[in-house]
Amino acid sequence: MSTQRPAPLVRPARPLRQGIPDATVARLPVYLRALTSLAEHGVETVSSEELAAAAGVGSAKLRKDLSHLGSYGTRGVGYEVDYLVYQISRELGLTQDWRVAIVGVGNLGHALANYGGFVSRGFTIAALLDADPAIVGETVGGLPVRPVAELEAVVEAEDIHIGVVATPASAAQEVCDRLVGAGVTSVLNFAPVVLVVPDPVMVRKVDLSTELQILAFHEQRRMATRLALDVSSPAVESAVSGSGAAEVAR
Amino acid sequence: MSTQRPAPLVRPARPLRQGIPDATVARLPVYLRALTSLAEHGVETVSSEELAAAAGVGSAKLRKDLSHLGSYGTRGVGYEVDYLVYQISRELGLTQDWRVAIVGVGNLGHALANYGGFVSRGFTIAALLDADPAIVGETVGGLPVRPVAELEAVVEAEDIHIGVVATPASAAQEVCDRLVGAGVTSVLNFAPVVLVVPDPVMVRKVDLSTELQILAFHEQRRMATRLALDVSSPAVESAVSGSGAAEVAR
DNA sequence: TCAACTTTGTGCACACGTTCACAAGTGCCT
DNA sequence: AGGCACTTGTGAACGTGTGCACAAAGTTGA
Repeated sequence: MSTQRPAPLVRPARPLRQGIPDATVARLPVYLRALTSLAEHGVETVSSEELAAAAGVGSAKLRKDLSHLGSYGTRGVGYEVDYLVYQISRELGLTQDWRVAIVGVGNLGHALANYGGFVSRGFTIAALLDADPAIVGETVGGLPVRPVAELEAVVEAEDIHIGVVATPASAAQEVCDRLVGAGVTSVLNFAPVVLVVPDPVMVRKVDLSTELQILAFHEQRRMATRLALDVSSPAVESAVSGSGAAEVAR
Repeated sequence: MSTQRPAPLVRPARPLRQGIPDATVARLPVYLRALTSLAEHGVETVSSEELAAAAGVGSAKLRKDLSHLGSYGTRGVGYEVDYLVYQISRELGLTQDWRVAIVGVGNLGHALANYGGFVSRGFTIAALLDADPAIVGETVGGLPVRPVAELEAVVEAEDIHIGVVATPASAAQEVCDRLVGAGVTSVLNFAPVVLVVPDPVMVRKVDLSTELQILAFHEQRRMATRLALDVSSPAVESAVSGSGAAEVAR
């Protein structure tokens, strides 16, 4: 009861996060791709309205995002495409080359290794690793598959910055632990598990199953709505089995 | 200053968005997976603390998320695993089967088609389509690859709900347009382009390149910070920019 | 030079999402 | 029965993200 008042925080001591908002960072690659495409078509200058349309966002949001990088536009004109490409690339750290290791060369790892051109400039696939002796030694996408036992040595020798986990779910956490142990601080996870990592390490997840489930949710809602409308016209019949019944059941 | 008070909105006429917040929907698949895993290990009951840890989120967030579905927990005890699995599955629409068509059976489409088991219950890959005559006719993952010319007929005949675009970027928009034209309202896009679709259609994107770039951004910032600290050790130099140092110091 | 027009960059208000803290239940033990 | 330990569900504060609307700044044309 008489717990001490938690102090209204007169001075939040907020050091003013000087960085770029996460939501903005997540959109920069989209802008970059749209800009690259424009550049290939010979476009030299683009307005926020046009670029926003190409990127599928609102123009105000685009301008605010870009304003976090600096004032790289010209009022009354727009943005110079090449210059903006450079600035975003620099901000994302694409002016240096990041060396990537793919662990797990099954169906998915195979596809990733061969995707070469799709991984745009800035990334080099430097090593492939797998636990299956039947695959080790093969050449995939121009690289030899090495045994996962050599993981630590490979990370060291090849100066790996980013690890891609494309193993079965059962092996993912162990592989991740070893990557982190070897000094990797960025991991891209394709395995359907939640990887646990120490604090400074960053993990991002790509997951087909999750995406499909989110689509299913919205698809279901759309169907339920349509059904409800259809049903509401003719007979009574409380046939609304979907979410409608759920509400009641609760 | 004499600007009229913008009216405190006594009655915001807020229709009370009856749905589940998007952020919550995006996490439900994660909870579902964690729960399934627990169930397989024979766990019957789980507290919000434990489940949150398994899903990699805070326990308060988890409880708030679950509270949007209803009151399915028991105070003092926790959640019954099986029951919660069922409730989340139902909410996500996984109690019915969604029929998926994959367009583009290159490296990636190949991998997706063979992923069979990984696409958990609720989804059936019902058709494969490709434009390359060299691939059409082959059997991949137990399904024949059909010519993309038959797309509309296949969507109709196989009752496709969800389209997966795994084509090269150049073909993606056209394929997407045709899927939508054939009545598909949910699209999962693996091609590195922003797909433009009419309003009721939902598109989600899975993009390795974007994810790598986001990782690179954070990796770069980490390196820059570390470098700044290295430099700052000899001289006094108040280079330590507040929050940056805090991150590291932690 | 000046006015009309275009487009950026941003202040502001609002909506959304996250976290804290605790009242309201539930089960267990005496 | 009653007290104790535990856990959910949620009100409220806080922080982040979005969109409007407009001043500032630039260009074009006369």
